[in-house]
Amino acid sequence: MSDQHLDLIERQVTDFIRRIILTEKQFNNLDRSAYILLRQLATYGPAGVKTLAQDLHLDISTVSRQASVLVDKKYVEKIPNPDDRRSYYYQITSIGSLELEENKQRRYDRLSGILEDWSEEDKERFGLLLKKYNETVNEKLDL
Amino acid sequence: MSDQHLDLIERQVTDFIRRIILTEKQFNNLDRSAYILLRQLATYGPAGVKTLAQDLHLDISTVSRQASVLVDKKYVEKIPNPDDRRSYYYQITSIGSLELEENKQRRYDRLSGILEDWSEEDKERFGLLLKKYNETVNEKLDL
DNA sequence: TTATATAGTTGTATAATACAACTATATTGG
DNA sequence: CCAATATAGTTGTATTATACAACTATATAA
Repeated sequence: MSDQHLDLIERQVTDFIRRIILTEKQFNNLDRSAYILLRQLATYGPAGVKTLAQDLHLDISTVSRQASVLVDKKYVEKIPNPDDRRSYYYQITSIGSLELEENKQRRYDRLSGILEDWSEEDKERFGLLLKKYNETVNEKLDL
Repeated sequence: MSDQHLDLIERQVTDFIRRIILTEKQFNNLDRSAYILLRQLATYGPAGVKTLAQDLHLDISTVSRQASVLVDKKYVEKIPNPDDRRSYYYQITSIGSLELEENKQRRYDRLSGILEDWSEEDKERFGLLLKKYNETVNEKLDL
């Protein structure tokens, strides 16, 4: 069982996460949670808090608060659902899209600087393995 | 510039981190910060809060609090430095080592379950690329 | 048409963090 | 050699991201 590769991954993952979370505050305008929520709305279109909470693996109350922050900043619009007056959907605004793109670009630039000496092959592999990991986790959990 | 691989990595990294942070609470006894601090002491030996803070990229006050939690739980011992009465060093106890090992094993087991269908080659690559990323970041920041 | 289920919000609590103010001890320069 | 400064650590306060529980308003079902 004592798998050498697991040991390496386990160790590197904690360092990886720690470092990214601590440094990204200095480089990005939008904080992590806002960025992820905005990206979700931009990628998959308008949705209500329940759906968003499910998709983002968060509590509804958490998303509710995060969404109202974005509303206050005019990054998203809160639109009542005409078919169900209990619910709403949040739609990204043009200001929100702009802000998202700026942040995305800043993240790319930073990543690009870090990976500048990597071969294209290693960059591709890294992205694919992260994707594979995420997909594997999703499969295992959605039983 | 618009590098397809960067795009993939950027996207996958946020998902990766989000998912790990949210799920690990359910599986581990020690929380993330305690685990990392304990692992640091186990790996590199006794140290004071200043050194620990530098090595872990945290504020001294943060480490000070985290260390006192570990002291309360008897996982580490706070030993005065005989050569400098301002300072201390924290040393992991046998209870602490045991707790660390149990947690490490639980993390391995979980990771092992997730990666059970991966080839040895992919596991190795993934660990090595994470390591390479971490090393690259360290080089770039320690100018 | 009442009982129950659902979408969302808000109150409260917790964890991890940083910064600033502070205490106690060491080191250094006139 | 002692006054000024630097250093190790702690504690007060604030922020951010999160969850759970209680609640409101609306919809659906028995």
